[in-house]
Amino acid sequence: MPGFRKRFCGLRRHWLELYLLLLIAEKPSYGYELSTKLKDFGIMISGIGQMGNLYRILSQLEAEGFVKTDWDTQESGPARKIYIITDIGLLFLRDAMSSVIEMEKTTEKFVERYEKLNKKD
Amino acid sequence: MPGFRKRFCGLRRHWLELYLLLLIAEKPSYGYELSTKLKDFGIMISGIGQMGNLYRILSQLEAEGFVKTDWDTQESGPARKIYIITDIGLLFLRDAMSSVIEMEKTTEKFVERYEKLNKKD
DNA sequence: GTCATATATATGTATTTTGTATATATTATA
DNA sequence: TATAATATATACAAAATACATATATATGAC
Repeated sequence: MPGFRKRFCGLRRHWLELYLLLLIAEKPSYGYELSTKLKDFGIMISGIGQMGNLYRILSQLEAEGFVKTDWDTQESGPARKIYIITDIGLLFLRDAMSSVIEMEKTTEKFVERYEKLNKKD
Repeated sequence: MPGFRKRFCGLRRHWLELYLLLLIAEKPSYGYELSTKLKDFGIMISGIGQMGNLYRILSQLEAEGFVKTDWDTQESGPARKIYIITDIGLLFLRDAMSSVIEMEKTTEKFVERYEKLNKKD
């Protein structure tokens, strides 16, 4: 499996992409809803302009072929741009899992060592 | 406790800062050595220019008063710029721990949900 | 009816961070 | 006397982020 992109040491925007891809893989969804679903992970999209950045990331995921889109005009309210995962998107997500698991370990170690440091004092 | 800076949703550079501060808090150290100690956390500083970026982050930590420095010319080889944690640095680190713990939970949830997703298929 | 709010998507831009490249100097060892 | 390992540092283009704003549809309060 090639590297797709030169990313993933791994962080921020790169994480957000993964969370979005996972949510979309679970069930097709749209920007506004995704921003609320991110709360499940403890990620808050609030603050000025945050939504704008989210939409931009979604657009780029589409441009890269990780998701495709479909307008939903059935529901009441403004039209929704529904994002649907692609095979490439699923592949990318699977490929990225090793980074996520590494991050998990890294973070655990960090907490452990910080606690050990404080015990000494 | 105020926010120190407008960062920390939390990622990349911001993480690296914390790992560096923890390592320095454990024991004063210098750039080159820190780059090797980061491996304990699974973080590799290799590739072109990576060291340069590391030094830049260390300089900024110093500019912000989180660490202070001292040149070590005792050892053989090129002089070493020893970084020592400050009280503000320790405070910043403590303040940041909540973000780290959040990230830990977030990552755990991500792995769980990815595995659940794959069971369905 | 119109005002505020929630829902929904999107673009512009200055600042910050990153990736990549490079410069420089000291010591050990082959 | 090369070469590699040790050690720090700056320059710059590209990418990402924070912050600001524009636009439109529907619902509920008044």
